[in-house]
Amino acid sequence: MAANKQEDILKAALKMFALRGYDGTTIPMIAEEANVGAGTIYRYFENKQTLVNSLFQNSVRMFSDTLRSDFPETGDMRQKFAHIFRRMGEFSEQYTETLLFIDATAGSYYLDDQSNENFHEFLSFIERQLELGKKEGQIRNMPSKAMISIVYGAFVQLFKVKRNGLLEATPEIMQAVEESCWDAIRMH
Amino acid sequence: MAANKQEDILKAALKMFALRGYDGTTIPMIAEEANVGAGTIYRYFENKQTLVNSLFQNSVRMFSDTLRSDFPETGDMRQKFAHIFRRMGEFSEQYTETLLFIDATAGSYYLDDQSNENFHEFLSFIERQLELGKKEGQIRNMPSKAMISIVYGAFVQLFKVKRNGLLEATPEIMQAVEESCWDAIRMH
Amino acid sequence: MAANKQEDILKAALKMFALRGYDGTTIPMIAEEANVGAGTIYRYFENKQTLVNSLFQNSVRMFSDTLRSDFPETGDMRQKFAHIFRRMGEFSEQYTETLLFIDATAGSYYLDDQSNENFHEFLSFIERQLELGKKEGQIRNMPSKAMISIVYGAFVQLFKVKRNGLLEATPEIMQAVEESCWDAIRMH
Amino acid sequence: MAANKQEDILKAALKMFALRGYDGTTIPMIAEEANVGAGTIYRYFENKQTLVNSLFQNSVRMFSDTLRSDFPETGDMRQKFAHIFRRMGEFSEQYTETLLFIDATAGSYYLDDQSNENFHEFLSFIERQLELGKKEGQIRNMPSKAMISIVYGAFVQLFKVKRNGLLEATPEIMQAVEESCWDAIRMH
DNA sequence: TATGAATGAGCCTTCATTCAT
DNA sequence: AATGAATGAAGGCTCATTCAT
Repeated sequence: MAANKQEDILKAALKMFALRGYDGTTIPMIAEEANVGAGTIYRYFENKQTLVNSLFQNSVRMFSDTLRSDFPETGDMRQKFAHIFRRMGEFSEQYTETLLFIDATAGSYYLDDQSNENFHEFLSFIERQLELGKKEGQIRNMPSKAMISIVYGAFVQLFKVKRNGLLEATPEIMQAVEESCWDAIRMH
Repeated sequence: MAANKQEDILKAALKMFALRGYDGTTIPMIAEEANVGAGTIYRYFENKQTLVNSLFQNSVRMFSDTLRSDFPETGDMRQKFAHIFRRMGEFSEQYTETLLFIDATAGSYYLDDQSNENFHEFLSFIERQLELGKKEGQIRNMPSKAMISIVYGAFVQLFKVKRNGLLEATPEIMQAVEESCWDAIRMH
Repeated sequence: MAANKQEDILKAALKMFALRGYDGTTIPMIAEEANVGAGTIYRYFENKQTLVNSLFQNSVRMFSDTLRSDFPETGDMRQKFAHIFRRMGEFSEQYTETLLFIDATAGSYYLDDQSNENFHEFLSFIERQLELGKKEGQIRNMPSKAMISIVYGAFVQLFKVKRNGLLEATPEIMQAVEESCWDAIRMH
Repeated sequence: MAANKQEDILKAALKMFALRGYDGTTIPMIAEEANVGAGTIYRYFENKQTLVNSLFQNSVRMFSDTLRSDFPETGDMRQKFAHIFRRMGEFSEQYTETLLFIDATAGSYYLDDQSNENFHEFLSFIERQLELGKKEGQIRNMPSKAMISIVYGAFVQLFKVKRNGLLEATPEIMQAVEESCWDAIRMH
């Protein structure tokens, strides 16, 4: 039951931040959700801003590690895309709040330099893959940032809709969306 | 210059909400941006929540009207898609903050029923078009909500990236993105 | 009734700081004593520390001005001493809390550089007079800091005792104390 | 080194209270200074207030005992004065923080009845000597409280200045101050 | 009508105190 | 006996909202 309080706090903060945003979430809300006293949060995090930044960096690391592990470096672009897309899907299925928290938080005024750097480092991993695919003629000649936007934006929106209970993310649908997204960027 | 204070307030609120979110924006911030006294805001809006809801409903109406006016009811799906996509592009180019405000705000805990209803009514207009397109076999057989997510999510993400100065939305790029999005939903 | 709220706040803060010290005084205590809302204090002072420092500088200025105005520059040491002592007495009679606040506050960790500087500037005025008196052979050859300590320390202590209701500072007593203090420093 | 933890705590508390006052000193500060856990303090003292009161009573007892031991009951006033003054000097030299703590603390709102009583009992010892001296015509006819204020106030102020590093309390200076203070109260 | 001074509820944070280890 | 993690009451401060001008 007791287990790790830092973990409990991070989990509660994630949930609340994903639900109500940083400024709409109070420390007492997090404390209550985590079943700890409000003061306890300050034994683990210097202040509210440190807490979001910790959480953001954790989240980005998890997401990044998920996409990068077992990455088929030697595969062709379609395989790489499949790897990334499916990993994103599995991750988002299991950690929907984490995905939405990352999305809602990236670029916010309360993130520190480290957080921004980590996030951009992650994006640039994706960007490098797309650049490779362009060179190999497998995907379109469009700015990588635009292509990322299309795939990432589409993907995240799907899970927002899912969170709101308007859509199930069944394997069939995920399969169809993967094809859609691939069609959106592959060379025709 | 003075003109309409209510207009000034809405414009200022839009800018600040888009920049810092609802809870991260204070009434004095809006008042300063609008060059009015803080008390003046309460002559036009009952309270902060009424203000966001007004703004949201205005924004959705503007967006919706833009997409619906001159809609080619009799055209084929590709034409309809082109209409919607280009209108979205023009609108977002001119009213980037409005687009991003709508996106950041939709689904938030502080929206009232009217706001939620208006937004869903708008979405269902798009959905109806997609359903038609599916029946006509021009676009894929995928849940409309998923398709909307793909196109809308991609589109909004593009403008988020643009706002952060990482990408220009040139006509060429918008043209390419339109094709990408169409490829993502059309029947192959 | 309304009059000047900043004045009310300073007066209340003075009273409470003199009574309970800086850290023992809460902003709500001051607000209540001043008959204003707690938030109002922050319209006039950036924070609690700014408030003490303002108050301290005001207080030192008042005290200093009182001793310096009409100072008998051309008189002999006894006359100068009488001037200073009586002015101190009148001031302390009228503004006992101000005197005790200055005494309790001088040297505290929460004073800023400006406050410390102002206070030392004031002390050095007294010191200069004593140095003159020593040169003229009218007062003892003892470090000025020691002589100031004797007179000032004795004086302040008297008013502490008075505040506690253990002693009246009648003209006769003040007269006697003046003689005592003069005897303590004059050349024998 | 370890020896007596209660002693360590009292010493640490004395130092911190003398430096930052009662309300400006936190229990963790004291614990750190005493090299004990914060909880340990509560094994020796019921709470913070009990701690100051213990410390105050200890301090007053030490001071009082110092002045009273070997007191020349049969000597004349000048001898008695010399005894008191020199004992005060030796005590303050060795236990400067104790002297300043007593001074800063006497009369504070957080002292309990016992503390106040002990302190007044101590003062009344001095007062009795002065009353005797007055009867014998060796010292002035001034309220004893005023005379105590003069000598005690002067004395304490000297050590405040010393603590701030602005003055050394050399034997010569102490000798001179003793004479000054005697001159301030003796019959002329 | 417009303002901004005033308010107090509520937020972030600290810290005296408790208690399981 | 000693610790320090945990707590929640309370402090400093902000800000949505009111209201006298």
